[in-house]
Amino acid sequence: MELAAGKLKFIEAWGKLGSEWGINRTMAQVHALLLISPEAITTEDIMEQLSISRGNTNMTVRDLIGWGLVEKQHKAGERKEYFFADKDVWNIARQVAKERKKRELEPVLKILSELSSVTGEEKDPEFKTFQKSVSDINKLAKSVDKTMEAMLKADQNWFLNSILKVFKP
Amino acid sequence: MELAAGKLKFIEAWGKLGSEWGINRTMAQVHALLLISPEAITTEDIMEQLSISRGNTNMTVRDLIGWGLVEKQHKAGERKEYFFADKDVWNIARQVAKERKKRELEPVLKILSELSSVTGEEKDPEFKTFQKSVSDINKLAKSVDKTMEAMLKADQNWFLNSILKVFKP
DNA sequence: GTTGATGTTTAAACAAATCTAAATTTTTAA
DNA sequence: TTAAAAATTTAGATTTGTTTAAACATCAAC
Repeated sequence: MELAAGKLKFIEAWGKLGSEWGINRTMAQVHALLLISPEAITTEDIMEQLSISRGNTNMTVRDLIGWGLVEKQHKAGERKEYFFADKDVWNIARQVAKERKKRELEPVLKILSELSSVTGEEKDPEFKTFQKSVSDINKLAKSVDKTMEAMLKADQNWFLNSILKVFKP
Repeated sequence: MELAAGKLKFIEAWGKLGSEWGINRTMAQVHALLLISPEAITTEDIMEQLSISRGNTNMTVRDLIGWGLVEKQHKAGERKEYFFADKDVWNIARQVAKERKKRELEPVLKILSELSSVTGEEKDPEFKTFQKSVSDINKLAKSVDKTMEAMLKADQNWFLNSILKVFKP
């Protein structure tokens, strides 16, 4: 396959994967484009290459910056803004984990802890099942939270090696 | 908080979490309802409790069965079908991991391997960046794939203990 | 200040995902 | 068989999410 076709395929695949995981398709595509761009590129570049509007590009890029995946660059003597993506996949994974932990996991942990104190008849099967499910999910969620925390602190080799070591003793 | 309010809150939270992770909100809500139901329940029960149509209930429940999270039960002398959710959170996590691996991770791995053989000018920065990004993502994706595979084989205590042990020596 | 280039916001158009209502099929029991 | 109960399918309505176009704001150079 030629480079040009490969790029398109990569952008498409990244967009699809993103949308399957609750990330706006266009945002994932812009990220993909930035991932394979050796130099920082402009809004115009993104608009052209992905055929999307200026407004969409602007909002999407700012979202990506909000996720900590992309940064602005300024070139001396130019008003235009340039955008550049961190290409270290380990940083990317950590950044995404960090944001999802903050945006999704933590709110759920909060609700689960509120739900732990729901009152009811001890004998009521409805109540017992509710309590059990909430408590089990709570425990798992806390484990996940801790694992993510460790991941955020760790460096890649240490983390992956530790994980992989566990699986082939 | 009272049980009734707790149930609603749980269903709502589960639905929200699902939709943030690319799972249809209603499907997550039906799953939540089943998770806190001590006994198998009918289509009618689901329709009533979540105020959704029969058709929607039917499709959603079949999806959940397709994900391996819910099963049909037949009661002697009744035509009606009853539905019951596995309440073991470890099984649930594994089941979801298994399906997402199959539905999303594996197709991506396939595309990445195709993209590994894209041809181009060795000196071209565009080509070099493309190759590097694809290859790095490929490596990470393979690690994730292996980790999931291990998770699918492992039992909960072994897995979680192994993970947690790594993080507090 | 004015102009043109760029960045930002937002109302409305558009697209995609979801849901319903109703038609259809299947099943079971009389 | 037939009837009625339940399950399934699907066309279209509805809702939600996304994108655009255009108005507006900001900035830098003249």
